[in-house]
Amino acid sequence: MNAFLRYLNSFTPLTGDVQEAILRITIRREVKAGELLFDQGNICKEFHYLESGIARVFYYKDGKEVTAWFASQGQIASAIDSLFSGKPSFYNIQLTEDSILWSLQFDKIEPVFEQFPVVERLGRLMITHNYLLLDERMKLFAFCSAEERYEKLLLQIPDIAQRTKLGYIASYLGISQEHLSRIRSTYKK
Amino acid sequence: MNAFLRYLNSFTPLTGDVQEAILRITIRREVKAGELLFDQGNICKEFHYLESGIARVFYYKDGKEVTAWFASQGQIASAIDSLFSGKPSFYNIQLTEDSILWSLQFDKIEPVFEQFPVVERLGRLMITHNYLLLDERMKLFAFCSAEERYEKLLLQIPDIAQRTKLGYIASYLGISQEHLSRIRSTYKK
DNA sequence: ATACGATTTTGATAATTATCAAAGGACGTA
DNA sequence: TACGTCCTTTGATAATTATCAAAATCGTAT
Repeated sequence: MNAFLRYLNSFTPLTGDVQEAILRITIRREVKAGELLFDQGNICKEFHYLESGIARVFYYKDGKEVTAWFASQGQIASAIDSLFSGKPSFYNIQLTEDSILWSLQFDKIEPVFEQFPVVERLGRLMITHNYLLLDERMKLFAFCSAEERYEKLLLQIPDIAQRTKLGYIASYLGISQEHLSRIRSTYKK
Repeated sequence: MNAFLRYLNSFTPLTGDVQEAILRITIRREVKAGELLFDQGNICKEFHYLESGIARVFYYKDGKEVTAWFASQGQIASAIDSLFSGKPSFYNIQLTEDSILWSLQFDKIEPVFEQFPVVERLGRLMITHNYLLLDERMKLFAFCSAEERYEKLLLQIPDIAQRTKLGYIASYLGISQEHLSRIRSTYKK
């Protein structure tokens, strides 16, 4: 069983015919570092599961790129706001490493929902999972200083600092690159 | 049809038997201002729909109360993090006005999911809706200054300043009460 | 109307963090 | 090895916002 199906099955057990129906609307892709997976202003119609690699989801604020979040192995690298709402997104998504992803064509999922009610359940559980991730991030901003947020990020992706630029991380944390640099210098004992 | 059923039907049409099944696990309540609906540390097992009134969802940070969000008429006033995860919440919920709410016993919903697949769909769409609300709030923090966030809040609940304390609003915006006070004084032309 | 308690505003100062500029480092290529 | 480019760190200053204290305002009961 491939990584994508293992991911789906971790939410709720799927029978063979359901898995086949899902794979029929899913494409496995190998993508090079630097590739833009999605551009703001478009409607996101693909559900991208990251088998390996790192994606940076970002938007523009006052002409500058601001990282909204990093998706790493085993996570979703889509403009979820648009995917779920059907409205244009203002996120951009770039793969900052060579990555392998499974792209489910979300605009073809409705018949699958209708044929297999268990897929409704799967959808519900997956969105719930992502809701909780977003809530975590919200709490992180509410509760934690930039230092603490940086430490939490390191727990999630320990080698993030080696895998992407400092400026990307700083904007994710909501602080300037210089400030992050200073935090790191005091912080390494 | 009551407000709660209208709310549910706005996501996906429900037949009479589904509505009955849902109402069987739902209680309508009138609650006085000031009442604590939920205490942190517990597992939230009720899905509260606010027919009228305002709820303040808050947590403690360094001994001080911080507002996570305000739920007003037509919204959900539950510790969603716990409701969806089954883990203890660290939110508290207080009704800051006399309110009417519909409390669905979420721990009794599983049989309803099994009997009526459309309820899985309903759940999926409702969570999706709440995901988008949370994403909006995230973007609000990322994009907007305290001033702009205050203005957006006023768009959502125009009379919020009359209906709850300034300190509650300030902590929601992530700024000190004094700072909000100063913003308001420059801002009223 | 008056007084009380709660809430909000104002003032002064301190802490935090951004910004701008320049200096270091790392790394690939000639 | 030397050079160029990109990225990170350091330094100095400015802007933003918090904090603490006191004054003003509001709401309500007397």
